[in-house]
Amino acid sequence: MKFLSLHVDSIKFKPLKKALKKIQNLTEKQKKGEEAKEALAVLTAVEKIDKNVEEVVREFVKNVKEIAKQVKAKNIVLYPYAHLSSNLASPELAVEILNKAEKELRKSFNVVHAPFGYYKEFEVKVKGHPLSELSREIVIGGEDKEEKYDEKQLLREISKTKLDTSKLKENDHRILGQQMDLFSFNETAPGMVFWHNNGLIIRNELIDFWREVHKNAGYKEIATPQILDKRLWQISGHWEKYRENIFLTEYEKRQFAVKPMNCPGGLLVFKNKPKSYKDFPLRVGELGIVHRQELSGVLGGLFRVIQFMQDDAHVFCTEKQLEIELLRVMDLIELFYSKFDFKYSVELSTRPEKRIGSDKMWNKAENILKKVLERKKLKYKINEGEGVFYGPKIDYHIEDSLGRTWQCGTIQVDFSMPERFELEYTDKDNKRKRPIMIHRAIYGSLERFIGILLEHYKGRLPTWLAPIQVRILSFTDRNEAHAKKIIKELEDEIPNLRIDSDFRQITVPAKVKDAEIMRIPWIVLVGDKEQDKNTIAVRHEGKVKYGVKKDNFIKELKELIEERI
RNA sequence: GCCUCAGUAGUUCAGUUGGUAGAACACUACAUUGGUAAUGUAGAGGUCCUGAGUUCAAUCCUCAGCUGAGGCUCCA
Repeated sequence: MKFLSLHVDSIKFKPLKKALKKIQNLTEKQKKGEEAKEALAVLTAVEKIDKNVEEVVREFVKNVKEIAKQVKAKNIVLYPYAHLSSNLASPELAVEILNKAEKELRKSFNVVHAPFGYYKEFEVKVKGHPLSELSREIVIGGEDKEEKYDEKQLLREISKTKLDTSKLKENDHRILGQQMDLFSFNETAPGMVFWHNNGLIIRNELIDFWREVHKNAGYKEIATPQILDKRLWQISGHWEKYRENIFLTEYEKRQFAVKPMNCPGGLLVFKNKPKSYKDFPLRVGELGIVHRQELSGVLGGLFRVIQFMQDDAHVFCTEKQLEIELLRVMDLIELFYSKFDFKYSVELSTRPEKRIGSDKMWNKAENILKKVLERKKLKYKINEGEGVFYGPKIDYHIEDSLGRTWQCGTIQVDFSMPERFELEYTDKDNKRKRPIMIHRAIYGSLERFIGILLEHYKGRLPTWLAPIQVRILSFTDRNEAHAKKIIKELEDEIPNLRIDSDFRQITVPAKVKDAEIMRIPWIVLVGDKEQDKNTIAVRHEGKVKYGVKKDNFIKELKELIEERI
């Protein structure tokens, strides 16, 4: 529940029109409107989370009494004011809470209760003293009395997510994800991915590749906690500018935020030890899982989720090093995107309304980003006002199967976080100086990137990324033993090869069909002819080659798997 | 969150002008030993998303909610 209390000389209101259908009609007296003088006007908004009616009423009454006592008010005006919240409770709940609070407050005050569910005009004259205007929020945690489900009912409600495929293309990643058994979603965790074994293999391969490239590019890697004390987010400015996206939790009466970004954790690692100019540029990566509360209507497959893994990294450097470091990050992004033949567009997002830091800082940061874009000779679009609250950014956008573009890579210049966290290093002249920070991500989110990847390749991933790289089919039961021998040989020759088999007693075309739906890049058939000649039949990208020598196949496969590096 | 649409078997879908449901594929069993996107027969599978209301009766009608899809807005 949120409320705003105003200590007023007078308040006057009049209901004009019903705002809600199912609301009681007014009495003649109420229709005329009312006026109160020397009162504490309490503008209220009951929210969805206020399900624990008694607790909410008790807290609210306690707060109002406390304020009234401080300002010595004897009259109270309860004034429903929905605009305080974007997450309102049902009218029934709101009316219940307000009526109960009114009853309670009547014991010690004169109470005027403005009608609920009407558009009202009102006039106030507020006293100017320090306590005359206060806003408060009441959050009741703990058990939810209404949510007393028996287990059977709960089980009934948990259905898995049914996809409406009417508008989707054949190569939509959500359809591919089902066919290739990569991931799923469930109502119990909207916007959060259940990774199946096959999907996790892709994610892990991308992570391995990322680690290798970053190690070579001079990056360190860290991991920071999932939940951190609310006060940290107040320092970083997230509490002020990003609060509606943050999940909250608590531990022994302390409020914690589930991290929506990795940077504050990274800053704490930086501060853990004194830094010298010799440590710079300091490049620190973190494959961090973040949670963000997003408007439910924007969620969609892997492209927009609530929980995701960012391939985050922060580069701490001096002002002199900034330009070259930005260029190096851009090189790295190009390396990754060309690896997957991605076409991308680049956009520059400038200062938003909700921001921290001075205009001087923003000018500096925006100018340097423009400069590197021009040095790289990249064509770019400018998005005015779309930067992050702590700095401007360069975004890399990639297209999906429906022609929509999604932001993946991002580079952000930040002068403000180092300031807020008082980051320092000792320079050559033995003076303490403030570093500059670059935030950057290349995949952006592993989830989104995998979605794009699947659509880009229509499920036919390069061999090194494919969850199942080779499937061996037997022609008849006669060939099963020989096929098993071949599997063993391949596994011995190629370590970590992802190979499986299909020895079912069904026709070859049926087995081929199943393997093709799984988008397995290499389908190998072993029949009587192959067994006699000690060869194999290989199907790749829909084309079949008969009489292939095993050694040649192994050689080709090895090369494709090594493509990763 | 807002607007529009959707939710029936593991999957893709049909169906009931209100009388608790069907196919194909997948699964299991049996037969079959096959040459590169679907071998045959049989069996098993469902609180028709959840809750409330209307009704003698609701999967179907009404209302509320949950989830998904497209768009808006917001973002990686």
